[in-house]
Amino acid sequence: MALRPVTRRSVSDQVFDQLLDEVVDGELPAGEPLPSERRLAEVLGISRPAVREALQRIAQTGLVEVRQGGATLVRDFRRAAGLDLLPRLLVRGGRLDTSIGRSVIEARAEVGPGIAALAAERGGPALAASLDGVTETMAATIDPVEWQVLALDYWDLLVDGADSMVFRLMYNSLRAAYEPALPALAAVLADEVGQVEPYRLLTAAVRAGDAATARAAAARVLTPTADTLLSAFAAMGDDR
Amino acid sequence: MALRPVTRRSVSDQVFDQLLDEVVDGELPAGEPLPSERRLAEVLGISRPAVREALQRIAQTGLVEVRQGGATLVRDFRRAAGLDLLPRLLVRGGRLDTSIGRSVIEARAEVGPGIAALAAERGGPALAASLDGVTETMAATIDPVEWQVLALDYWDLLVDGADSMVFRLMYNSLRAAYEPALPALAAVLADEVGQVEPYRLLTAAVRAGDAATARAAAARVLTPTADTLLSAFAAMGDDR
DNA sequence: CGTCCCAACTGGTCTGACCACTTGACCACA
DNA sequence: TGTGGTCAAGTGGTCAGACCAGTTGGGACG
Repeated sequence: MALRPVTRRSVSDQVFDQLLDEVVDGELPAGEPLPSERRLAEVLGISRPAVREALQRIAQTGLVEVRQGGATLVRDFRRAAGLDLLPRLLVRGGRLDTSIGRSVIEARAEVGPGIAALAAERGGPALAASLDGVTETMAATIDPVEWQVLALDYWDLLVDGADSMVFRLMYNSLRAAYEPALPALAAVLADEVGQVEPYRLLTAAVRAGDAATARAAAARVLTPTADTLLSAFAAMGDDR
Repeated sequence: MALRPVTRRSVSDQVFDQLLDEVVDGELPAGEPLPSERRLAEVLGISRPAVREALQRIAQTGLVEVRQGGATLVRDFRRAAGLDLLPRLLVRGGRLDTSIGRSVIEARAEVGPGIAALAAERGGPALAASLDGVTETMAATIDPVEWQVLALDYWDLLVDGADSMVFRLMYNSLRAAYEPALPALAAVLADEVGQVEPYRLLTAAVRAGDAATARAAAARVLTPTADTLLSAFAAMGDDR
């Protein structure tokens, strides 16, 4: 029998999730005041410190604004939230939001080549050698999930090579959104497993320090996945 | 006389900032355990709930990992943190980190044209009309700071037009990093005030729905600023 | 030598109290 | 009429001390 690790979620975790969902779903409209901490504690049947911890975390993400003496106000997350919110938006209530998914793919297609270009300028042969290592492993992989993990590792190295903190943090945020859905996505992308040639071309461009070629090669690495996923999203959207 | 609003920072705010700085500065190396909550409370002379609120917020940003029963561990923020951390990294201890600043400029140059292209595809004449409004105001502006604010407003509209949640959140994060430094940057960029023509060309491309032209026009809007800032950063770096 | 168990940590939660601040209503005074 | 002062009620901020729940490591026991 397939046992899975039990997940014990703390009280404040659960409150955090509930509040976040309500804000994101618009059940708590922007500008609206939240119930007071005491009231929330009473309604939820928990203590005030637990409520406060959840609220502080919500405030940390920019979804609410708490002011001493006044009420805690809901903010418009579209304007106030940062990229860290992405994982929560991408999969909501166990379902993948295809319009968010589409924008992830678009952003990936836009940002990826730029990262590759910077990596080609700055990474040099040392980076290319590391990339070779991952590529070789990919060539020997037939499991779709493992393939996706290796692809992420490849990009991880590339991002390191780009030597840009902003792209590194962007990558972290995108990866955090991507990973929970990885098993599901891997199934859709099973046909790509074994297509190492685009990666090899990209690595070659990095080794040569040729930014323009790397940019084009990165686009060729990303395009098949993007096309597959976009059409899959479109099919899912039609279901409704 | 120029009065400014007094800033009262809560105890947990201060603890949050202290811990965050220590992690980012590497004084608390990744993998290292944090002192226990009780110990922190004792050392800092505050109560445990205050410490906990700060720790929960730190954990929310991915900088530490807290486990019941075990110690709270510091994580490598380069791998665990998301783009929301950027403002904290860009200006640290009141000083602007030029290497982070450089990567912000690079990312902007990379992402901006992509946003413009999407906006051209999806925004249409309605978006162009809004953009015109901002551009007209810019043409009548001579104050450098106000100019920068309007430039941000222009991009804000463009991001809306791109109709992409990922780019929206990226923009929010970048803007959050950008805005605190805006007055200082505005002084460096004073020469650009009044250069509305690139914006007009970009708006025209959006109105025409011409993605390729919009992409190029966006690059032309961004390049002068990027060059100016990068050389300013280089000069600052030389000071050391 | 391996196994088990327990004590001493850790974080998680609760209670109830008090402080600091904001808000709005009310009132006195110009 | 409006200006400022006062006050009570409600909000978030902080504290203390206690107990629950999970982890860890070492020592007793087989």
